[in-house]
Amino acid sequence: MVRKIRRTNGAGENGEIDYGPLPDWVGYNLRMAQAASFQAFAKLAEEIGTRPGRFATLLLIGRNPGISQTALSRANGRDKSTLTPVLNDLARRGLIRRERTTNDQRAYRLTLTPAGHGLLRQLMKCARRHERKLDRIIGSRDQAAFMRILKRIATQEL
Amino acid sequence: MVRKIRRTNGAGENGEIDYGPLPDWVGYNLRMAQAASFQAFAKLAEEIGTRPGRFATLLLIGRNPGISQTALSRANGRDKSTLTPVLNDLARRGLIRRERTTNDQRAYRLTLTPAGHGLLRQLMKCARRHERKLDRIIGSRDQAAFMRILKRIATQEL
DNA sequence: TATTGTTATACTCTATAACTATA
DNA sequence: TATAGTTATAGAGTATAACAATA
Repeated sequence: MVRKIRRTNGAGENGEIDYGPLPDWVGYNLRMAQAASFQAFAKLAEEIGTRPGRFATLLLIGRNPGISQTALSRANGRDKSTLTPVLNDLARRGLIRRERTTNDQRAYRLTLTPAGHGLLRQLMKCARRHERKLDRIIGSRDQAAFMRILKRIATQEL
Repeated sequence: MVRKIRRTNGAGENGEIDYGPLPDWVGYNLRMAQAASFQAFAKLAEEIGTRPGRFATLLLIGRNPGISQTALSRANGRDKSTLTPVLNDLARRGLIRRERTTNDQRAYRLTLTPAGHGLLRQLMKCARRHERKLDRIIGSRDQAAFMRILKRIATQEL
């Protein structure tokens, strides 16, 4: 029996890469889907001069006016030290206000300026546009079940 | 009518944070679910002295022995320059071999050493354990549909 | 000229620890 | 002592551009 001899030295020179079991794994596909969704939203955010990371910060301040930096950092699950440069940037760009609280001179009350509310409104529009795209891909029939599973994965003890 | 006056200066001091529409958005829950899944897998990988990022690299080399660095970087969607320090580390730890190809003296043939195969086997065990946990959360009834949606989101034009 | 891999460099996101000023 | 916020620093992970060796 004659066998074809490979003339090449390595695999994957023409795109015939073997991905093994990766495409069958939930974890892998979850990662790929999240990356695609995030990138698409980042592109929308970039069109209005922002980044996805700023969105959560502005939204949380907008929804919780007077929130402190420590509470805000807990709310989006990051260390308080990571917030300092972000808030400096947002304040420099006139999007948020930082006032000392009267009853605790160590803490700040964070609020949105009118410009901050404006940018947040634009970001909300982006988010809704993005959601509509996702909804179309998922399909209204499976939407609720899909969301429920995502929430379970996010909260369950893994 | 008497109203209770807030004695505090800001919101969110006792955990009553308003997350607004975030919990209703697919994009947000996708992000949270991915983060939880990734962290859980990272913890398993750490137990055997590795990181999730190394897994894809080892798997792709194991499945495609002789692959070049350029082909490998394309296969996991990163620039070739990001691969250099990773491969240096894997080679230093005796997990991969880099040999010059005979027909192109610029390129390397990447292969796993026995130790590399060993670590990959352990990582595969971690991955399967992780998948079982995810499968249990998702439920066998919805598994296929969930996966199909993830794949659509990952590949669709967003 | 084009390609393989390396280097230099930089930027984002994140964390820990030490610090200050208040409490 | 404890807490709110800042600073210094570090480490992943990523990218671009320029480069040497080879094609």
